[in-house]
Amino acid sequence: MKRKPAKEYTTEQQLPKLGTSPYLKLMERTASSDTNLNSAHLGLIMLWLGDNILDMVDIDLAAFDITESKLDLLLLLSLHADQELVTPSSIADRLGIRRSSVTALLIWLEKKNLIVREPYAKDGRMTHVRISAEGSTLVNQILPTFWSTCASLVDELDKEEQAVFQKVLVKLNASLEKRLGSGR
Amino acid sequence: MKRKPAKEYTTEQQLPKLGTSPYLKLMERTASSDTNLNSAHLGLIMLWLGDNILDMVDIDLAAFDITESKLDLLLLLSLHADQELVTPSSIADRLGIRRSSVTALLIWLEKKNLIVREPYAKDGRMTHVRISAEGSTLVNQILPTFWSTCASLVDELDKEEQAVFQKVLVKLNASLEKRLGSGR
DNA sequence: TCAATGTAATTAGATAATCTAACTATAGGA
DNA sequence: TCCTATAGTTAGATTATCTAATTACATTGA
Repeated sequence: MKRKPAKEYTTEQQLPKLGTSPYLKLMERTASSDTNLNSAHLGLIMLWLGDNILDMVDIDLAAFDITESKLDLLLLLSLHADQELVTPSSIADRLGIRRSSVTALLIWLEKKNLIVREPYAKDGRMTHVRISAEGSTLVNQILPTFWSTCASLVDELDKEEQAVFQKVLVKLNASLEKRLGSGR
Repeated sequence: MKRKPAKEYTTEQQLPKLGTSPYLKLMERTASSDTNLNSAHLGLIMLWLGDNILDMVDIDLAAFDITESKLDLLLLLSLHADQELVTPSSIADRLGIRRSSVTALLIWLEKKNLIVREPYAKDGRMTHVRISAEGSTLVNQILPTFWSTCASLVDELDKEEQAVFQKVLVKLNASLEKRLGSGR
């Protein structure tokens, strides 16, 4: 869960909003000489934007009493519902987190009856994880809002901007996934 | 801290990588009719990209034993070092988190001698917070790497792409900050 | 002037998402 | 059959949040 600090008595005394420029000045002073300042500026804004997008989505999902990580996992299960075997290990591998972290997520989701864990007959060490009917229902309730929030992020771009933007985003994301060794 | 799961015995059995298309199919099936699918697609990739960027930066900062939130706060203090009064309240206000959360960050930073808390003479309820010499030193050690990581995020774009991208990013970020009521 | 109320900061206690290390149970090979 | 690898969980920790309660100081108005 995150943000939405509501009230808590508004402070009189406030810090002035500095905007971007002091960050850029600081950058000029402190960046190594082989760093391209324009690129760094761009990267910085992307970082900020990423933060804001995450916040946005979190706020949105909070209404459904679920977090992005958990929705992520439910979607993963949803898209692999046809697989004979989906284990906590393979989930961990895919999400780039530890098995124990997956266990924690699964416990939470199971408690809410959103997933089911079944022993795997062919190998007694393994567990098959699948999304439950209730889980699917929840996902189907969430998704329309989720997509519309996604769309709203880029609403104000015109067709042409969107086209260029899309090309660039896909490129950047692919290269980052490669660097991080992650990916869907 | 985050990622870098290192080893933990590579799993034999893996989930197939599905790529983007099943997400798009799911979107087509589940988006409300007034959601623009192209926009939603774009937004979704931005969300993923934002996640990846965060991870990237986290990994980077881990080497300095600090997190993004804490660096953020140190930078804020750095840029307001000339202010007579910087209180936990005003910091909370600016970062969009609760005062108690700021207290927690400050305790950690103070323990490491990166900041100093001084009672404010003109109003006994308030505390002035400033970055310490040690804090400044750390920031100066971190920033070159930080900027270079930022730059590396968009390295593979050519000049023209960067130009368009920059315009779009600034626009989107501004509108999101407005919607969220945040901002630097 | 002093009691009531407002504000600043902290503390207490909770939740979420992660980690490492240790443990249990099963599988499979020498 | 015993040893070791693997799957999953548990135990215990950290980070970043939150809300509610507490403490201490400030202000104000009868």
